[in-house]
Amino acid sequence: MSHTLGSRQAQKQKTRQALLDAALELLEEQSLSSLGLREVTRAVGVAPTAFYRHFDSIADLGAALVEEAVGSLHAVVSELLTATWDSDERIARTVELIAAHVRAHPAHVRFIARERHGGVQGVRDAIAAQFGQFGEEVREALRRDPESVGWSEEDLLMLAGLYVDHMMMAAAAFLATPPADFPRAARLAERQLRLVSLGRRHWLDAS
Amino acid sequence: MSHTLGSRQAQKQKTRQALLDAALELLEEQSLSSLGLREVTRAVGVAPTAFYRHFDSIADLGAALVEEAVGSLHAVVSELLTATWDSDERIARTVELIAAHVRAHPAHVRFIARERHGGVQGVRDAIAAQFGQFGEEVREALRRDPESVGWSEEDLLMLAGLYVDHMMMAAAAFLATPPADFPRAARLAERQLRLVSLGRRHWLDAS
DNA sequence: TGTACATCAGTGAACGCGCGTTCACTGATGTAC
DNA sequence: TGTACATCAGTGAACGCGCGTTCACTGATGTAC
Repeated sequence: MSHTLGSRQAQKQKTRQALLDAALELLEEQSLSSLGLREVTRAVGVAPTAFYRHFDSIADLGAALVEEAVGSLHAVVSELLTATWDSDERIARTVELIAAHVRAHPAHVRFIARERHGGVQGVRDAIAAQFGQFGEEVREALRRDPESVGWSEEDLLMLAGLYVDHMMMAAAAFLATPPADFPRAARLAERQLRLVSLGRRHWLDAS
Repeated sequence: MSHTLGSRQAQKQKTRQALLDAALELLEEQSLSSLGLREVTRAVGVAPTAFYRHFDSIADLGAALVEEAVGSLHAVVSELLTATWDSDERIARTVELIAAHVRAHPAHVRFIARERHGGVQGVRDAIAAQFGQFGEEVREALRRDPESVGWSEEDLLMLAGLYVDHMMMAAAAFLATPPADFPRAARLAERQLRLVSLGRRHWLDAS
């Protein structure tokens, strides 16, 4: 018990995380633009003024939440990119991973889905930037795929965007689906993904 | 100036519409769950209490906004269904109509995009129900298309959902795009739609 | 057409309440010697 | 190791403010005769 980074800093981090967690939970039934500072501190059990030791404002906390929620989503994207595209088993695996992520972090998914088009400009922008990043990562992965020979950079990004958007839509669909109906929702998402992959396979024939 | 439906009722309608219009405008920079009753009445220039002559609550007003915004979107869907699918000119026309709708009614599009996953349960449900309706209408239209011979009802609905979701995504993309960049956004949406149509054309080969 | 009464959209005062933010503070943790 | 001082995460009182909702009201519009 000596050099573990200072117990003061550690405690501060803990409080900060508690604020983020409480906010995320409160956001399950409201939007960031209506979330109150006192509401968050009350849920954590600290004085309202303690909030200012960690964030400038609710919008600032929102930015931190974007980082956290997008981060957990990024892990999924990365895993998808190591072994995805095309074959039906791979598509099934993709949808499975998305469903698992929604089960594991529903609040993260809800936050992103809600605030992507939500009422706080800065948060919208931050999410859009991260999604743009996702798109470029997916393009990178697509580019390395043998099936992508002959594709222009622009078209690769177009397809990447389609995949990213579809991933988010599938995640949002799972979110609104009772767990018992996950198989049906998965079946639907798989078919849509399969149709997109078919379009991909015939893209160059049609150009 | 006699039988025009009573000037009292007409005036009431006018105030009601003014409340809806003001709310929609205020919602351009916030979410429904943070919209205040006094804020809306202040924008219209009536006493806060007048609000209750028209709506039970902000959520109730939200439900009315869903009807209005989805209604204007429905007009676009209907027009698309009279002459859509497949050929590149038709796809271009589709994207053009979406862009025109975003230009004409940005607040409607923003409201739907924002509240579709927003913080007010009842409003989310109402939008989901209307989108389900859109999906079925699109399936009806697809079913009548010669290219759909051999498609199962389930797959037709799957494809319809893909089209509806893509329409909404394209609309949201236009919303976040400065008018000067509309051509670029349109080009992207067209290509994505074309890729989906290609997948559609080869769907049965792959089953 | 004129009069007496009913309806009801919109008013304005009042209420209790929770909000975000300020400020000077406390007391445990960290640091210098 | 022990002592004296600095830092700073979290406190708690206080503030002014705008909120949603209630209530009894006003006066123009509508209706009955």
